[in-house]
Amino acid sequence: MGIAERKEREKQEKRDLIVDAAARIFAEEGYERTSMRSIAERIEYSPATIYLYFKDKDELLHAVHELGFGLLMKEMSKVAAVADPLERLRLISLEYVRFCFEHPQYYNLMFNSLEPLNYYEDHCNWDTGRKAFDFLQYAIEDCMQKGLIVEQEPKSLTFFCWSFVHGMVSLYTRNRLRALDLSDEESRALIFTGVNTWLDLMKK
Amino acid sequence: MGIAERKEREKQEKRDLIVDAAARIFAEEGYERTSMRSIAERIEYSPATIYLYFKDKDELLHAVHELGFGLLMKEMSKVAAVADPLERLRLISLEYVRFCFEHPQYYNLMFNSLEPLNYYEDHCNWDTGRKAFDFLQYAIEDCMQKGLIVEQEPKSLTFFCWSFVHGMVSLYTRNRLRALDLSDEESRALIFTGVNTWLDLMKK
DNA sequence: TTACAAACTAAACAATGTTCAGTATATTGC
DNA sequence: GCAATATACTGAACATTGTTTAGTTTGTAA
Repeated sequence: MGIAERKEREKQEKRDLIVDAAARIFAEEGYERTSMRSIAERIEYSPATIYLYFKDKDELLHAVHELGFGLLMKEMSKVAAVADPLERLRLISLEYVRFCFEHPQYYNLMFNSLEPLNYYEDHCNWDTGRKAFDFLQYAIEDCMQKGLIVEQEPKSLTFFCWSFVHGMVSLYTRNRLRALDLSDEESRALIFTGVNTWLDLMKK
Repeated sequence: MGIAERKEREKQEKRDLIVDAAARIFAEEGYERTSMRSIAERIEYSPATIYLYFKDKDELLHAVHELGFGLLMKEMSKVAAVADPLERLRLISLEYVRFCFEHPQYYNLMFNSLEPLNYYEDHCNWDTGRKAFDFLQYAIEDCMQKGLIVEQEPKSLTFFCWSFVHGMVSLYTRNRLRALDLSDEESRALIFTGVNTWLDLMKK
């Protein structure tokens, strides 16, 4: 029965269409200003239609959030082949920072906003985030095994690395660098400097 | 004319009443769920009345945000007298973390949400945040002068310290520590450990 | 051609931030 | 004391928002 399969495929395609539209508007307007109605209008369907494919706005935003992680992982994977683990760690961090600069809306949805995580109340344990975390942890363990950085419980140290970079870019995207009297370029440069400073501190 | 002054005083008192009610509901329900109507109901006035004292919700939230900074500065000032600058730096960081644990809603309003900063588009340069930053920078400069920590441009290093702690507590309050498979207590303990680890790394 | 299931929508609901015309209330000038 | 005026306040409305429901259209199966 090819007909049922076609229907299934069409259903999936429409789902993708919605997520794609949501992601676009979302990237243009930002999270708060993306309404279900504007998404519906973009795909030329009634708002109610979206609710046939997604339970609520949270679930739709979660799908966009997953898309964002796909993007981030793609960027970060580019440097997976770098042999020197310390250099790899540096490049991963820089890609992470760059991702935040290029897709601030995605970034804040993925790491700062509470909403798309409501999804996980009923489901699993933020697998997507976990995967990105493990990717970082692997690089750090590699550094540690080769005696390039300080000895520490790997998971903890990975969390510290993540926190440091996340802290910098979050303060930046959330406009808290006002406190520093810097231009936008200076702020970005400072963050890149931060990554290097941090790595130097961790070096043995 | 005492009558004009009394009116002025009454006006200020009502303003405070509104901010106080807003802060209370806000601390109970969190930022997103605090509506103008619920605030109005709490003070037993019409919603429209609030708009006689505040231009919009952003301005009201900004007032609450200032209140939060008052709270934070009070906590942090408690350790201002500690002579050893390194120990003082440690205690400041711990108070900062504790503040986030005890008042997560305030914390996110002050450091993560975009809204109350709209106020500064038309006004000055986030003076309140700047003051807290300077307080931290002073402690760091003190450490540096006494040769206790690495040499670095003070403002940059202060930013890095702030970012590190902010990153940890933000990931915590924004529920991203799901990725680590930790209990709440373990998460909090890890963050306190993080502060000490960071200070050790900075030590000469 | 009829019966049925799936896809879709118009319209409504309740809640939100915000505005405005109008009503009390208090103060001032005579 | 009374009229004029300024101030404080509100009810009702507006335009949005996310979401639901009853009902219509469309495509498949008997």
